[in-house]
Amino acid sequence: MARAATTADVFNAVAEPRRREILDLVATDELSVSELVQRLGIPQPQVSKHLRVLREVGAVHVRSDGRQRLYRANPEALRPIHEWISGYVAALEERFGELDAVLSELKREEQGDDGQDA
Amino acid sequence: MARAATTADVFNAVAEPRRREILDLVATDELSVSELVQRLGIPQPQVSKHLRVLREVGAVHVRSDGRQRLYRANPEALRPIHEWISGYVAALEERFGELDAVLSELKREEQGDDGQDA
DNA sequence: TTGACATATTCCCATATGGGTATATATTGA
DNA sequence: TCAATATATACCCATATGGGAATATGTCAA
Repeated sequence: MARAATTADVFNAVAEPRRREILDLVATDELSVSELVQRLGIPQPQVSKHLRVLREVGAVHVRSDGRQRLYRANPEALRPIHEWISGYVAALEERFGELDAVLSELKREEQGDDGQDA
Repeated sequence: MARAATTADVFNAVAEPRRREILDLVATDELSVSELVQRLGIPQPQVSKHLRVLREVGAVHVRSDGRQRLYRANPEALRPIHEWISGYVAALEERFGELDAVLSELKREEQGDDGQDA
């Protein structure tokens, strides 16, 4: 067997820097392919191919508008990455001890304690 | 050009599920290659090859102990992933609004307010 | 030195890649 | 209908892959 397909899962899909760049671009704005071509400065077929991969793993949604295709990011598809990396966040965040404490407190409050907001 | 090398960066290195599994195993315990072979149930050369990739991107550290090589994860190498995905965390966390507020407050306190610990 | 154990490396192969270029498939307007 | 625009797909190619099997390297013990 060779390497897993880029469409095998989100991890493989976003291993390609250009695809992360594309995702970041359509994270805030809904963009057409030609707008992406302009901003990325790479040939249109390449953009379309990257978008296809992102589509196949559900990382982007498409909408047709006339002859344009408008793309936007679907952050939900990134959840597996978020979940995996979150196991290492404690080691990466400087003040993780305090953060943990705060999150626990939030949870406690949510479960029925009273809460005085700021 | 073909796909970027697995050793090109952490994103490519951990795109392989087995390598994430290995990382998770050596995240808590320092393990030898043969221990990894046992737990993963795959041939030793494959484990060594995966470890090599992880080493080359700095995701694991090695230590020699006699004829054994003891591996442990180096979470610091995962920071680029953490940083990239953190741009999408707001959309992924359910209670992101409150979390944001709390983090802001933490920052405020850190900058000079008093703090009563629990 | 020799043998056993632990790990790394090498070789072979099928496979999917990303880039380049050309072309197919809409969709719009005249 | 026909030309122009927007996007997707098809082809070709060099390349690195992960798996399998064999072997090299290193370290200990006798």
